[in-house]
Amino acid sequence: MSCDKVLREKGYRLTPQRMLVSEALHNANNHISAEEIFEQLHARYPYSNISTVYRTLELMKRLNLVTETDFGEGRVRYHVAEKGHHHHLVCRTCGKTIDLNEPMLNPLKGTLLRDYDFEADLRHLAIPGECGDCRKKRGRY
Amino acid sequence: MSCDKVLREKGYRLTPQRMLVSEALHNANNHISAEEIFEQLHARYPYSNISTVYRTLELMKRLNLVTETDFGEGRVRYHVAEKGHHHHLVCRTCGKTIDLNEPMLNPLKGTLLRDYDFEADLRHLAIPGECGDCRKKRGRY
DNA sequence: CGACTTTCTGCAACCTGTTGCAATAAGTTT
DNA sequence: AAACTTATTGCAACAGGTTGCAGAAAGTCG
Repeated sequence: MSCDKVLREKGYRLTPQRMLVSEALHNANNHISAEEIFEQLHARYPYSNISTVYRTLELMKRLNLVTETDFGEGRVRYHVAEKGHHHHLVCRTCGKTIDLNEPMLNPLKGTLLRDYDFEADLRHLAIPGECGDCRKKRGRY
Repeated sequence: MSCDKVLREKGYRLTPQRMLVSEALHNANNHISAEEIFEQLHARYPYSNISTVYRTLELMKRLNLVTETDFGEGRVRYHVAEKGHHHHLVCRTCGKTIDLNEPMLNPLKGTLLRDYDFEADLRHLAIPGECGDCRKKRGRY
């Protein structure tokens, strides 16, 4: 659990709440929502509050420990950064997601850095669009 | 104002509320927020409600009449699709945005369509990351 | 035009996420 | 270990956006 170590090294306090948020993130094998993290935290720490979860997640995002992905389902999902980067193609019509392996976006990343001096955070992107199946059955929508 | 025409053609009703939303979008020379659209609507139609604005915007998004962009400022901004497509590089640290011209993402779009049969909606993307200036003064964060 | 059907709106309630503030707990110093 | 400083938390209030529902308005047909 290197998240905890990074927090300490950077001078942040390793509170029980933060440890439990970090634990929930690491134990989840897929992308986890703030609500789900809070359920786990609250089970062991009844007086905790969901705003702590959000604040911890924001901190961990800043430190590049977790990535945040919007699958367009009305809530955002989190994932431990070191567990590997991948991207998602999210179909606007049927909601299906297609996984995309990491190096796919490397050319773009390189161009942005060279031409714009901008280090794009493309570690965990959700690209909206429409899948092949839905493109065929387009009607009114 | 071809938005109105498209709505009618697709069988949607062209209500005064929708016309005013469309008008506000067209008159704005930059990206406009739902709240700003509502202010204009409400000024002429006092009994209107902001949920109508959101519903109209969602409809227009589905019909590819407007694009929605998240600049990371806690609220999303809208833009008439036909007014041209461009992208934004948004610095996570200082909030500065750099405009990116359209064809920049064409190679990516092509690859996704060929290899994944996915038609990516890259008409108005906000790419998070960090600009050159901020990368230099990195400290604790 | 009047009755009918269907879409659309306003309202209120709700959901996810954020923020200000006072109280608490971590880490530090002596 | 006690006192001290500062980060962090819980709470309550807030903000942007969404949704269910009943009533209102559009468009349609005789």
